[in-house]
Amino acid sequence: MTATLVWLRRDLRLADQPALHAAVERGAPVIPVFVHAPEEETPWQPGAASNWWLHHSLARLSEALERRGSQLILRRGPTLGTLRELVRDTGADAVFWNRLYEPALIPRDREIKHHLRESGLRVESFNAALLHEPWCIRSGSGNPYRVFSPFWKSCRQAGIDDTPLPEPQAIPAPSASTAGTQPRAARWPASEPLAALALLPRIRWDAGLAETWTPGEAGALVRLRDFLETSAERYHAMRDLPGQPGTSRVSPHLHFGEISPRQIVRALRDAGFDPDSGGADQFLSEIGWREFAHHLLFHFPHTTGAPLNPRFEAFPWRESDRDLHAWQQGRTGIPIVDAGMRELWQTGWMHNRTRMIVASLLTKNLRMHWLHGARWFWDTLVDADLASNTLGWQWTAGSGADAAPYFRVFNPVLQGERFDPDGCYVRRYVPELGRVPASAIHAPRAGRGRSLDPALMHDYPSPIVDLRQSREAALEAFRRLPPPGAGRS
DNA sequence: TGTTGGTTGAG
DNA sequence: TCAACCAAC
Repeated sequence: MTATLVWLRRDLRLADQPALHAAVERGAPVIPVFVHAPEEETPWQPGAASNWWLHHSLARLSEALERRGSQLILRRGPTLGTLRELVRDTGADAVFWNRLYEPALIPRDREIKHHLRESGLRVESFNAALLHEPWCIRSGSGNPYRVFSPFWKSCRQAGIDDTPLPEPQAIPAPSASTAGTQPRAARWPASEPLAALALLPRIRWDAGLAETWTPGEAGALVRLRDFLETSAERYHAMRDLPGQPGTSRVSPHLHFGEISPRQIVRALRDAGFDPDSGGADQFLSEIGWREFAHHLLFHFPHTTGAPLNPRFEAFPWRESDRDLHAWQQGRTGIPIVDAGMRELWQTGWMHNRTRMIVASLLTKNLRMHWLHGARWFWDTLVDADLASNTLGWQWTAGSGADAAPYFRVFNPVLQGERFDPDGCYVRRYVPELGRVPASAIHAPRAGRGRSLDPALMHDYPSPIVDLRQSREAALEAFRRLPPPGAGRS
């Protein structure tokens, strides 16, 4: 036994880290490595906001490892060749990692496992990201679930592990001189500087991200603790109000594995919340949606680009560069939509309520393909996650199989009035409307009540789409879908 | 985790 | 006139 490579991917933490934990337990020197190979995730290479986060998360992890006498080795791919090189350079005889579940990565990782084992290495993979891995949950008929509620019920009946692994007390390093039993053959390999991965944007648009987020394991724990102390109690009531800080905002930390769902469940219990009732139950079920997204992506991997519901294969989507651009820039003339799109652009994140509203406008009122939206979110969200993004967009487009009927069309004016009643969210991100009173802010040109002074919004565009007419057009297109079962191949 | 448009009944 | 409710999309 000479050394263990721990191949890090989206598990950038030290606590509750199964691969790292197993490597440390093994006793041999541990060599943590990150191999940057985005082209291996084609066609869903991480976007610009993801890369920004990754840069900072790697920096924090590297510091944390150094404080424990270890190092983070950075390399550029291709992954298999790089891992082999690292094995050769270090004298490692084992490679451990935590599993990912995406269509492009499952075959890649399987192949890597196969080749490394063929060359005589001990190779093990672990679950670090999910409460239940996708193949562990099956319906009574043996098929994967397609509806959330029974899926989540089944997960809860299967039991939820809330015992995180401890952070290793010490991480044995190749150069360590104290342990007497290990051969001294293992050595540190060379590392690329973080800057060589070129993850930061060349044009510095990332100031808003830096103001909003603290990537890294420590930032994740602060975020979770803050949520538990200030918002968890009233989560059920507050979670739908995009102007209020009522949600946890742990999604990017979860995506990069800076914190695990198991740690979150445990923290809820330790903070005195009964995970079976009240606000904690609602919050836990959002963790459940994340699990469900992974379940669906694993069992239906084609859904990253094609509808889960085959009736939608011939749906008459519109194409309009002008409309897409207006939507992306937050210039649709519909305040709650523009506020959401600008929140996304400025902070790399959007409240879930607004995500549904902007997605409904794009896919229903503008009747544009959900992939246009999915790709924009993919590039701009710091929490961009293939499983969650795919589920979310298919859900709003109506082509997913979950219980939301395709003919549901959000009315963004009503949604704004209901979930941003005082207009503070709109005013925060759409300063042109800063002086419009709450009673008119979600439909400033509708002329309801006394008419507004046009000077109050002269910089703000008129709506690019008539909500009533476009709703009717969308419903008409849905009516023309082939009947259930007709489109199956 | 929807919206609309209809009915009904209280005031 | 409006809230409450329901069915249909």
